[in-house]
Formats: sequence, C-alpha cells, structure tokens
Amino acid sequence: MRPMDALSIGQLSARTGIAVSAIRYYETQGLIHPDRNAGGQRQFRRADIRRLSFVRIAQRFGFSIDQICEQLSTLPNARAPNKADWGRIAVKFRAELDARIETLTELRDNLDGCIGCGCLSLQKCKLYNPNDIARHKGSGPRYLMGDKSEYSD
Amino acid sequence: MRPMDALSIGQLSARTGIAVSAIRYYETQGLIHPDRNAGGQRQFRRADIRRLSFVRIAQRFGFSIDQICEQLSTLPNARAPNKADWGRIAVKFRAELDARIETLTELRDNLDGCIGCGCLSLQKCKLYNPNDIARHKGSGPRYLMGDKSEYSD
DNA sequence: ACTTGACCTAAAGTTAAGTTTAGCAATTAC
DNA sequence: GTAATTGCTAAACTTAACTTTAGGTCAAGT
Repeated sequence: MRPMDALSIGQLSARTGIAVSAIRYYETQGLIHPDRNAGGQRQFRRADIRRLSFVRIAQRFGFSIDQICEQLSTLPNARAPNKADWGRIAVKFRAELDARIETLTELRDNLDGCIGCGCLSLQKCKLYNPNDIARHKGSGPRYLMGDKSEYSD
Repeated sequence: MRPMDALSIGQLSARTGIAVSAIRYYETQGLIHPDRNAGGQRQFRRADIRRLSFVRIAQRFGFSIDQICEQLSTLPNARAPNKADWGRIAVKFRAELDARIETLTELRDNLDGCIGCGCLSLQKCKLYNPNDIARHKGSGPRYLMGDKSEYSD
C-alpha cells in the first residue's frame, strides 16, 4: 500500500548508506519531515535522498546538525526543492567554507613563525587569538597566553 | 615550601588561561606529568606552560587530545624541551595542516560543480568519497550515494 | 493464516573533552 | 593559631551525534 515514489526508512537507508537509527535521529533533530502511513510507519519522498546527502556532505565540512538544520530550513516545504533552491544554499555554504579555509591557512602561516621558530611565546604571537575554528560552546573563555621570558620555560 | 621555578595548579591556570579542572583532566590523559610536593599537591614546571599552550593551539587546529598526546610524547622527559625539540613537532604538525587545508580546498572546488549546479548526484560526484575530515570513529561505514536519476528527486 | 522480516517508541549507553559537586586535606594570610 | 584559600580525589553531569536494547506492531511472502 505504499504510494509509488514513497520510500520506507529501510529503502532510504539503503539508498543513502545512512543507518536507520541515524535517519530516525535526524527526524528528531528536524532535518527531515517524513509523512506516516496508516500503520504509523515513515514515508519518505525521493527528495529526501538529496536532503540526506546534503546533510552528510555538510557534516564532512565540519558543520553541526544545528547549522545544517538552519540551512535546510530555507528550502521550500510545499514543493520539492529545485536547482535554484539548492543553489541558494550552496552560495552560503561556499562562503562559510572559504572563511574556514582562510582561517586555517592563516593559522598555518603563523605557525611557521611561532612554533616553527621554537619560541611559542604566545603573548606576542598571532596564534594566541582564539578566532573560533568551530569551537563548541560551554567551555568558558579559552584564551591563551604564553610566558613572559623568551625561552626560559 | 615551593621550590623556586615550580608552579601550583592555580598559578599555571592563571598563566595559561586554562581552567584548573581542565589541567587536572589533561593530566589524566597523559598530556602533562607534574610532580607532587610533600602534601600531595601538583608541582608544575615552567616548561608546562609551553606544553599547555601547544595543546590549546593544536586543539584549535582540530587535533584530538589523543593525537596531541602522541606528538607530545616525542618530547624529552629528562630535560626541558628546547627549540629543536619543538621544531621537530612543528614539522609534523605543519604537514598535517597542509593536508587538511588541501582536502578542504578540494572539497570546496568540487562543491561548485556538484551542489553548486544543483545536481547533487553523488554517485558521479567526487564529493561522495568520505576522505575523513577528522571524523570520529564508532560510527560504522559512512559512505554516500545519491540517486540514479538526474533530477527527479 | 501464519511466520518472518521490517518498523515503531522510549530509554539507556557511547565517546570526547571537560565541568560540577561533595567531602576532605594542605597552605597561606592575618 | 585560626580562618580563608587553594588543592585533592572520586564520581556524577554536560553536549553532540548517534547506536543499542527492550518490548511491541505492521507488512509481506507462502
């Protein structure tokens, strides 16, 4: 009695390679909103394959579920998202990525002059600045200071 | 009765900006190995300031405590690490970083041709390959596949 | 009709990296 | 010398992103 074009959770799992338990979890987090059939089982739509693929890719890039959820919430609910819808998301996505890459590169370059030289005197080093490379919250102020002396410690 | 040049945990915390509880935790993880005084209180050495600074910087770069521990284990225990010791670590460190930046950049470039075009057909897309951007374990095989059709989902 | 396999929910467990709490002991300050 | 501070340990709690378990229900094949 499954409408054509609908997928069970097992089928979706097989198509995406994402565990059934993870898919259920994603629903609790609001990443997907499957319908239910008469018996209460989840009915996914083909568009959900794309949605889940996006989730996994975004995770690889280091985004949290909350952040991904925010992005996905800009997709239309009524109709299946089209090329333009996904394109809009990709723009924001790319900007975030660019920023991350830049931060990382900057840090790496500083590294050469800081740890690289063996000084690690973080007071005068640019590395001391905790510019949040996706740090999780709940951890108070994480500032860094080195020692005053040049190499006595 | 504290030997000159020794630091209490509170002093180390003040110098590094790292919470006392975190410093104790780091000891349980083997990142630092303080001595104890007659009363059983921890006695740190000035070199530990540098050690902890390194830990925090490495964390900003996305390394786990275990990975950092591995790096630090190459430092000498007997004498205080010198410039050459830290320099050796910095070399490995930089290599890791370069690799990370490259992966990220590659992914970003693929993004333009994949999500950017709206297709997200991960089967033919290079983005599907989970080249581990520092994924944590304990999560089974995380592979990605998209749909067969071009844009029906 | 009946059995097997896929699904369901709720709750508990897992890992990383710490923080918080509780109940004491050692130091430091006055 | 005594009070206030700082430190100690052990154990429980926290968040993210899931997985595992327990105990039932639904659907599909024969």
